[in-house]
Amino acid sequence: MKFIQNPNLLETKLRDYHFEKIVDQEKQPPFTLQQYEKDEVILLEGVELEALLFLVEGKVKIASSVETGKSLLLRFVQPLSIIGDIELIRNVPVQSQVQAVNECLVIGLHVHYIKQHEMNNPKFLHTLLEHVSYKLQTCTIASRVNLLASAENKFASYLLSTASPEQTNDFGIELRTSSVKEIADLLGMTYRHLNRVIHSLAQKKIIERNKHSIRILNWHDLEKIANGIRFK
Amino acid sequence: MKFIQNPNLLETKLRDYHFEKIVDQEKQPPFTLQQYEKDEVILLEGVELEALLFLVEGKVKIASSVETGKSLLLRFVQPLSIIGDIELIRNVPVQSQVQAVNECLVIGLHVHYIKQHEMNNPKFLHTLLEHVSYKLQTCTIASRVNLLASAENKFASYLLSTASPEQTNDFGIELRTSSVKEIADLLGMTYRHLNRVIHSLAQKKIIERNKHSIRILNWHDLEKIANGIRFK
DNA sequence: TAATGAAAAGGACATATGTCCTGAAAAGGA
DNA sequence: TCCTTTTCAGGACATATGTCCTTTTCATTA
Repeated sequence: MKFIQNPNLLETKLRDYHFEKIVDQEKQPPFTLQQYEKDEVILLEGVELEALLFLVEGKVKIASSVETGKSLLLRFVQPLSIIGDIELIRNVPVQSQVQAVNECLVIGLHVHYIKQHEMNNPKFLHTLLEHVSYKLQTCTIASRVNLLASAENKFASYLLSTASPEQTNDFGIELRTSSVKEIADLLGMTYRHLNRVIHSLAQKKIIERNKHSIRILNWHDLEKIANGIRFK
Repeated sequence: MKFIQNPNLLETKLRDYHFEKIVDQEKQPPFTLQQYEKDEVILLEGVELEALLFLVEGKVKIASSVETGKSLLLRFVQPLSIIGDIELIRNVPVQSQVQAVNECLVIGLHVHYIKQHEMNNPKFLHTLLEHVSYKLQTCTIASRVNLLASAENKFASYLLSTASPEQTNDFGIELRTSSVKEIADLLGMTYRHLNRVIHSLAQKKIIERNKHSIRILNWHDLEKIANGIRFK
């Protein structure tokens, strides 16, 4: 992680994401601007949260692990996302592993400052509530899906959630191989098994697998297989 | 559902659960007191939320269903719990099915009133935040557990979470049969399979199965099987 | 007490998914 | 270009879990 001393960039981001609707700018909160490189770990499970983080550029994955050593992708988040909200509110150690998917820009604000100056600011509290409850809604849906849906269901649903119809007619979805592994993790299954599922869908002529992409051939059947399940 | 006209009871509950720390009592909010009987549905998935509900007596289960018709117990909640928080904040239809496990008392407060009088009250917002983020934390843990743990893991963990050591040494955990079915649902597996798991643990002398109860014989091994997983 | 029926448990088989390993394909280096 | 190394896809088998149905248990009533 690198702290970036660039007041202009900071100002731009604060303006772009309407921070005036989140915190009390009059008080000149001690924001920091941080840069993380691809794959860098932003927060480690179990540590104490120092600053609330606002993701303003890049993509971050949130994962969670159990004692067995296995770990599970919970979700991807993109700007504007708040990282550390639960920890701030409930005073608990960091709950999930947070890692940059690509280069990321993050605005940090110290927990200490927040507790002193923002915890009675309705605008700030509203923002937190929106974000936390959105996450809860997402998590509830994911939980239900994870438990009740088959691998095929989930993958079909993932494809539908990822692709938009226009793209698909022409080139299919871009899937580097590494991302097949990643999808397997995200959906909580092994790479081997996802491969099986892809193979089976390809045989049914519902998708077509090329070296680096998957093309949806039969949108309609895919929706039937997804069975109404949609990741948000 | 029955509305209960009993100002004294309402007052008592408001006092017991410190509502003065939640809403602005000065304004005399139009609370209603509602009673639900065992198994009565409190909220149906998909309807619009009319009032935010505070559970003050009884036990409620939150379930969620997918289009296949299958449904899944997400969690049980007990007083003081808030029902409808996501829906209030995000203006979405009811996300889960909410059903009384036994006779319940609930204090309702109309969404309309809240939006007019409480959404800028930091105390109220804090309360919501606490509850929502607690749920998110729980949901995250459950999600991880559900996806990564085996049936045996989960059941061991469930036993440990349910029983306290003292009870167990003497009588074991009370499990009416109906509750074995219920646990199976809660853990997202079939009754048949849970039975298999119980049988296997019994054979290993880790638990003992009697007509209406299960006794933990080997606390230590059970913890090894639970593998660090704990439901909150 | 015996007959009857409901509820619970368990057997047999089917399916879904995981693990391990091998052969094929691709990528990189001499 | 050819060889080596890595990466990826897929086969074979193992295990976990679900489905369906039969057997067992237990309570109820004639």
